[in-house]
Amino acid sequence: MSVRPVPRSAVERIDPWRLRIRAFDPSMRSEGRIYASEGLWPAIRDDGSLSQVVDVAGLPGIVGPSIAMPDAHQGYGFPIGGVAATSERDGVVSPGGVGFDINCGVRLLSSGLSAPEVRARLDPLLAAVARRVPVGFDAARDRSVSGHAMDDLLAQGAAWAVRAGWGRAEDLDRIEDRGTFSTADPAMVSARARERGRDQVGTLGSGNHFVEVQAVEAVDDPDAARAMGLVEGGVAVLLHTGSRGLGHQVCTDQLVLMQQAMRRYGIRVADRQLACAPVASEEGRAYLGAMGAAANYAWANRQVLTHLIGEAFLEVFGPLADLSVVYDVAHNIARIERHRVDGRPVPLCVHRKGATRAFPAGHPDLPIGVRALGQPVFIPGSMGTASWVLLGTERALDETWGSVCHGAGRTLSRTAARRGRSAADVLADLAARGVTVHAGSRKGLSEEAPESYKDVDLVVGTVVGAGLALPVARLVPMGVIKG
DNA sequence: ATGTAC
Repeated sequence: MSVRPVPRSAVERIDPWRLRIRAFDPSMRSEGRIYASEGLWPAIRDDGSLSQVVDVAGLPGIVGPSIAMPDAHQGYGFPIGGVAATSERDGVVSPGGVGFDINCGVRLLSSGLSAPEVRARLDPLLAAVARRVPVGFDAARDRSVSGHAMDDLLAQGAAWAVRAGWGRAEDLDRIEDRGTFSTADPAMVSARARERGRDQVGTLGSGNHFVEVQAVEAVDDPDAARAMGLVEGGVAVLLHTGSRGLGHQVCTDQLVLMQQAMRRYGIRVADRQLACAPVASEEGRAYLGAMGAAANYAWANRQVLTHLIGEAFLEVFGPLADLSVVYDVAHNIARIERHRVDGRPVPLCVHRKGATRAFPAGHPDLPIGVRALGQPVFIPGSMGTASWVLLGTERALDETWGSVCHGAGRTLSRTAARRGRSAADVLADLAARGVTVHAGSRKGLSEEAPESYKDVDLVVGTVVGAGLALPVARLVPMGVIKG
């Protein structure tokens, strides 16, 4: 783990939203850049993520700065809330730049219902969702996927789910990469990973994963909101989950292979958690193939969950409910993308770890359902607090390879959070704020207490202030299902 | 994040 001290003199504030870490050490191949307002800076300055930004700046073939978003906190090798691009030709790819929960991401659904209508039947609705969606350690044995079906799922992602009867074909027009990571290679996914994934398709998991029923509290951009099916006083559903045990096992498997590759290629990095291999090497391609297959698992998972949530709404509200996919973003992923470097388009391996792609309107990589609008970005707050809908900008494309933050960001570790608050206490607080919680475990409630996170409004204020995203709407929770 | 530890 990184313990490198970062001298105060190496850090300078550029403007109210940006700081720069100059290359103060010969190991740094580029600068660091941190997006943080005055108020958010101390949490990053005093956290292990600061030295991780410096470590990542030393990765072979890094192009542009090592970036930390305002929700940054310490992760495995890379900070969570980190963005780094490497040259496809002579740079490396690092599993630590994606994280263990490959294609952890969020999907927003519009409902066509109003907040008073939903509030009147919130308990039966949450019960109907909870009956269909396994949480925590619960599996989905009735949906067991193995053998050739698993190969298809790993190759096709959300498209597999639609073909299997989960949701609508038009949903695919509103998912990053249309829900299919095109260079996925199921052959790179181990038997153990497949076994772990077999009974977890259409399950939520635990930790910060959730299904949240939200009211649209305020709209900043009515036209963009309307194009997303969001109106003030309306109801949306935010779904946050990833690739479950399968993605975790893929990351574990690939880290072992990367450690061997490092020795073979003679690559040296500041921290063994930054294990990596050349993007263009056999090992680099194997990682991206396995990671892509796990990404597809996550997209299939969110697609199946969408269908299950839709069934619950239908049971409670009948044909009044019209659940539609607004968009689905991956916030833990690495991908080869073409970006302008010194005026020329160059293929880069963009690592986004706890960071959301935020491409502007008209970008050719956006699926047709949102291309004219620009990429919707969803920033969940902590449990019981607000979430934001944003749009990507040209400035983000220029400065951060088209990326912004992914959430509020932890300020307390899970263990510290557990010491801080009892589950009953957290539950009572949320009830007092008018938020109903169905929780799978007491431990999860303590870990996810809002005090363990930064203020999401300040985090969003920084990326909006910096011009990386445009605000569209602020959503507040009514009911939440936690793992 | 994770059959929360090979």
